[in-house]
Amino acid sequence: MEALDPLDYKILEILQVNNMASQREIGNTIGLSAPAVQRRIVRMREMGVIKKDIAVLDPEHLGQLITIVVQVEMETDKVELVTKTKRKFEQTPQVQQCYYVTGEADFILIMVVHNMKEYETLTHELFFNNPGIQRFKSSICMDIVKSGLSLPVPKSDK
Amino acid sequence: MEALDPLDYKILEILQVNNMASQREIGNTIGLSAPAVQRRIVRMREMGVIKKDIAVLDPEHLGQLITIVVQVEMETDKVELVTKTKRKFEQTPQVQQCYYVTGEADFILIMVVHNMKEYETLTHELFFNNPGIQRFKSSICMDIVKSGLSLPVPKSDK
DNA sequence: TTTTAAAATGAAACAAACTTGCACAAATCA
DNA sequence: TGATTTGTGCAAGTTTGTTTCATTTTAAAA
Repeated sequence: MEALDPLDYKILEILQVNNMASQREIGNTIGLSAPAVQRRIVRMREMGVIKKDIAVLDPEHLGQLITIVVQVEMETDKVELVTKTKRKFEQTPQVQQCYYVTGEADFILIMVVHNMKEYETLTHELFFNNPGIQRFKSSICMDIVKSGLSLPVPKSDK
Repeated sequence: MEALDPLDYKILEILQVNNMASQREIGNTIGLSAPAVQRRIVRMREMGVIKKDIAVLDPEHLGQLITIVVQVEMETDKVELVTKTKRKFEQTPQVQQCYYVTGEADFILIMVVHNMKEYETLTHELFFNNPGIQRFKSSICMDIVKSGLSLPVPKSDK
């Protein structure tokens, strides 16, 4: 399947900020007809460039949610244990994001819970019950300064 | 303005995963007509419960992107300096997310760059040039195990 | 350079989704 | 009980998304 061209990148830049923009609207912006825009979007969805389309909710409106950043250290000796741990994190709804990283910690987790009791229960389920995990450090989030999943799209300046 | 009811929560649960679901489709799922669904969605947008609607892109398809988790320590003495720093982080496109947290580090940043040269330049701009910042630790991401912005929506089981 | 085939485009027709107006039903409150 | 507010479904109207098809562009081959 083909690569992306500058027009595709322009479309991605728009959709990444607002995927409710109409095809005609996008077309006018980048100088293309609505059907042309639509075909490119369909193709990028099939390719997997566009993974999903979601509504972003405001935590403030969903009760008192607590965001916690967790640094997890584990014995990275056993590959299988790491894989299994990844899967466990993936499947846990309260784990919003999970990064496998270099450095002191092996995992960085962004977790969202309703209260500390829920978090305590989760730490048992995720960390204490996992023999591979040596240590974890929790940082309570006081302010979500910036939130998003925007990626830098290659320059589309011809 | 009114609070949210179980039907609203059900709508949010759906849109949070796929905001391209049609009103009719949502209506069938939760037992409501399309217009009813539409009015609820409009209201939740106005309320700010739904902050934005975005397409999520796959980093794999956008060149070799590098994700870095950064822990930043700063003198939190001066409130004004913290505020200014927050604003700086917000405005930097490569900063995908920024959390102001308790614990050793004061900020946790999720950054995405095209290469290490770009990152190095950014560290100067963001950290070395900021007199309030004492230390920062970078962890290179080897695997994005889980990515998303989903929030736990209050149980809608009557 | 010319020729040819593949790919992408725009206009128009079409289908589907969203939006609005309106009458009705349920819940709230006096 | 009666009045008001709120929310609903239906139907009509409007805007979007989708498909078709002839044409243009692109790129490769001759």
